[in-house]
Amino acid sequence: MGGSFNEGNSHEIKRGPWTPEEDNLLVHYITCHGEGRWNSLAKSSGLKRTGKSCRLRWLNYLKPDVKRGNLSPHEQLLILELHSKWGNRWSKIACQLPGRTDNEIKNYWRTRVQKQARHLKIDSNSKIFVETLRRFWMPRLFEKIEQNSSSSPSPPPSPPSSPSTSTSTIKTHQNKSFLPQTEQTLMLSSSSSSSSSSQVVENKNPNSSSSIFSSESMAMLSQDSNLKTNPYSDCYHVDNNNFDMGFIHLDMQNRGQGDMSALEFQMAEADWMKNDDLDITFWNMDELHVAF
DNA sequence: AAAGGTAACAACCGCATCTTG
DNA sequence: ACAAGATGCGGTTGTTACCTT
Repeated sequence: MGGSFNEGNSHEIKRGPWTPEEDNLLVHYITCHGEGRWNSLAKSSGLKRTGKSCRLRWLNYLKPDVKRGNLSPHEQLLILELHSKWGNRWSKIACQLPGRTDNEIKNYWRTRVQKQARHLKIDSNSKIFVETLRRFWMPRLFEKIEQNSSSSPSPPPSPPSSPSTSTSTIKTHQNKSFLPQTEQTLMLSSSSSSSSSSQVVENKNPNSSSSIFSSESMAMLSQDSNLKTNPYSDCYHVDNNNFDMGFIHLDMQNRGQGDMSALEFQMAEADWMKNDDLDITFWNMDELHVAF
């Protein structure tokens, strides 16, 4: 089974990138006959491709509802969260992101997320990396979502033009569970858009376990417009006057961390967000020191 | 400007599961 | 119930564009 075609096969199965002509042929065929029966489709359509190749091309690229372009911060946040719950269940995760394919999500994970783990020299499946994501990446994504949703026309008062000259402080709540989230926290009740990043939101349920969100919360998270409060904000405190994604000092000691070792993160000139389109470069590993 | 390195994405492969006759 | 083929999934590799030196 699985994709065995012989070299020198007279059928001359074609591999590699699809040409526009092949795409047109496939789209036209599926438009007329519908998808499915991929092996017979491959033969009937005149494409010199395997059925598997046709299916993959259709599902990952040609299907009309496939969304192209960068993943939004909201989508990135969902991926991080869902992966922490389900692991490498790419297709399951993709089901929660309409228009995104499992392949795309997998690529995102491998090229963006795992990269950070490699740089940290820690296993991307390790607890410590998961916690790192929750403490640093997810809050930043959430903040970005908040910024986007607030749609304020004027730029922030102090642009991060010279990060090295300013200092921001992120402090975790000591003796609290990392993982925040309660449904109340996520119940972004009002329409007030008070998303002050300097505000510290108390964690209502310090014992919440591996997942940040309940299923109800996930449903809410799936609606950008409802995002008013950073559910990760109890992970850290941001001094609004100084926070500029520049110098970041993190003190994570004495956290009562359960099976986690105490961490001390110090990041100077952290390079959290390289640009405004949310192509996040998590942090500059050269400047991140992790001590256990 | 060219070469080398890296990131991002597309596509392939093998295996597991499902479907059908 | 069983076998063969079809489909789906996750891991891996190949290609290309972009960046750095």
